[in-house]
Amino acid sequence: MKQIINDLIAQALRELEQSSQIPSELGAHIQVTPARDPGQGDFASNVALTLAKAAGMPPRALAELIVGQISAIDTIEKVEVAGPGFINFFVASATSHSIIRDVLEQGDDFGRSSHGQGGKIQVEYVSANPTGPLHVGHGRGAAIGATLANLLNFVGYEVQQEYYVNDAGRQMHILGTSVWLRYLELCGESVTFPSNGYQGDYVWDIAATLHRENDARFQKPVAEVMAEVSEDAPAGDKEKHIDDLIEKAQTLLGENEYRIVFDLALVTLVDVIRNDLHAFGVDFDCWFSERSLSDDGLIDQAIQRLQDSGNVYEQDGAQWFRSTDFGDEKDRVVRRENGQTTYFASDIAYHMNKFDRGFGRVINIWGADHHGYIPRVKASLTALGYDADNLEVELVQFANLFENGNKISMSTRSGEFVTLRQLREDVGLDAARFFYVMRKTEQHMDFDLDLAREQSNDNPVYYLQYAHARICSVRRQCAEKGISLVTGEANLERLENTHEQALVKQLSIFPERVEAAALRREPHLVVNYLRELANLFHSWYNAHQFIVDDVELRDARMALASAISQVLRNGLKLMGVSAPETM
RNA sequence: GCGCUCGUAGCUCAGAUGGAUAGAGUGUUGGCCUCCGAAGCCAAAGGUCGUGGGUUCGAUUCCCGCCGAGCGCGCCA
Repeated sequence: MKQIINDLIAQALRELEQSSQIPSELGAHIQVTPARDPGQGDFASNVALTLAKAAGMPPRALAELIVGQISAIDTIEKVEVAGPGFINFFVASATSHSIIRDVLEQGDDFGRSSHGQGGKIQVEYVSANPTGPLHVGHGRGAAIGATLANLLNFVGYEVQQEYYVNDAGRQMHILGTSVWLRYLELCGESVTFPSNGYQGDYVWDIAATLHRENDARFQKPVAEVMAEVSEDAPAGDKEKHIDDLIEKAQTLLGENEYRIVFDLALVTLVDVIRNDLHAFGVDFDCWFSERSLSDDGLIDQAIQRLQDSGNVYEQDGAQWFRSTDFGDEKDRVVRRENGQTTYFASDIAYHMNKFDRGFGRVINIWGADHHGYIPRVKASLTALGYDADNLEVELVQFANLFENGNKISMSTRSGEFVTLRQLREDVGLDAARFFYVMRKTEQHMDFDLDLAREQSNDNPVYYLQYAHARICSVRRQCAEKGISLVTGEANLERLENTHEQALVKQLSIFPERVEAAALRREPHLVVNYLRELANLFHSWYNAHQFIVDDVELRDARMALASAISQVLRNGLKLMGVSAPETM
């Protein structure tokens, strides 16, 4: 419809130009938007305002001229000039009502489009270090990533969802060593746990498994473990202390034995995370191991490629990538003085590999604290000869967590956090998923645990679900009363009150709103849309009866109601929220 | 200090590419169930869109300064 109106205006402008009533070559960018108010018709265009200056005449006069030139078609009932020079289009009701039949016929596929034309797109999200269970801080990225993936799939992309497992690096060694130390305690050794170790109860659990399955196999006397280890905080340096302990674990246990402890911790936690996410309605297609990058030689390969293109130099014994040549604020080390590659080097290899796997577009969903990291990753892609614009990074702001009016801080290290699992068990899957996606991703957000816990009408997700349940309920009523509905052939012309017209219009814009949400990477647009739809429905419901004696009217209204419930279902499904038939 | 993301109703937030009278929810105050589910509806009140300039027919939106908030500026990951 939008396109038809667009064409009508373009045609009118062409004719005006040909008859020299307006200057030619105005290069009009025609804009047609859904009208905001029923009094302003269904669609509006501001062409007259944008062209007024170039055409050298008042906006209203130009608008009148355009309207006079627009050819009459039967899908448009009326065209008029309003305000400072807007052109408002009124769509014939028969045309707009046909959307109801479209919804009912297309069912779960209503709103789908082929916009993406099957292009391969990857969404990488969550990717939290497997050093502990996911906490509520990770939930927002999980919910947004999953919804975005659903949306992209819905508009015709082939989407792959990926979790980057940081299974190499210092944090994981700290975890492995933490587990080992707890294990030593279970063996009867008396260990002073490092202040910088992972203190959560799950570390005990993993240590217990290790002990149960291996008895004293990994046991070493504490005196030996602590020998020559530098002092812990507060008197000493806690970072140095933990690093010494890691080294001790590796030398005392030997490469192979240490690896067994390390891998048990890793595998257990990745499993925990996978299960938590699954219960949260989030399932990844690929769990990509950071360690596999070095195992497969991809890191060396990436550095070599940068070297070959002359973008690497040596200084202070380290190898630096000259990222400043590609817009970064300073050059970055890729290989340390001690010969080890940096995390950044892994990330270069990882992103190189993403594009080598054939994704035309790659979306990373990162916490906002990583924003400073973007320029260097893009710089590396450019240096390697990829188009860095095909990497999109969506930054998700942190959710501030409040409980009893106080902000709670979370730390995986100290073991003080509310897990994602706890949140879901507290507030339910639907409310949790909905809450996270409700707000624009780059918006800072306050997450009030008490409010989210309240299973009351305060929680906006129920508003949508209630609308759906109500419609299901009316259908049940019909069935109980032995009323058979013929919604498919209903005479939709009977839908004439303002509530019904507004609802029809709202239904018709679902496809474009979903597409906008997907293309703009803004899942919250779906929430806003559904809220508007539910609001219109509830108002209609309160103002009119559906089950009336007039069969024709009843069928028409039930057809509309069914279409509404279908769209609610489709929208909620995109967000991973259920559409219950009863509540 | 430099950079990124922000600042809209008492509170939590929408307002893409500049457009008509800046909108929801929540909270407050009043109404609405002999009738399909009141987890709902209707109405009222509530705003110098942080602030000061600029760009133009028109700025919450674009540009600059200032104030305020969060985050980032490692041979950590």
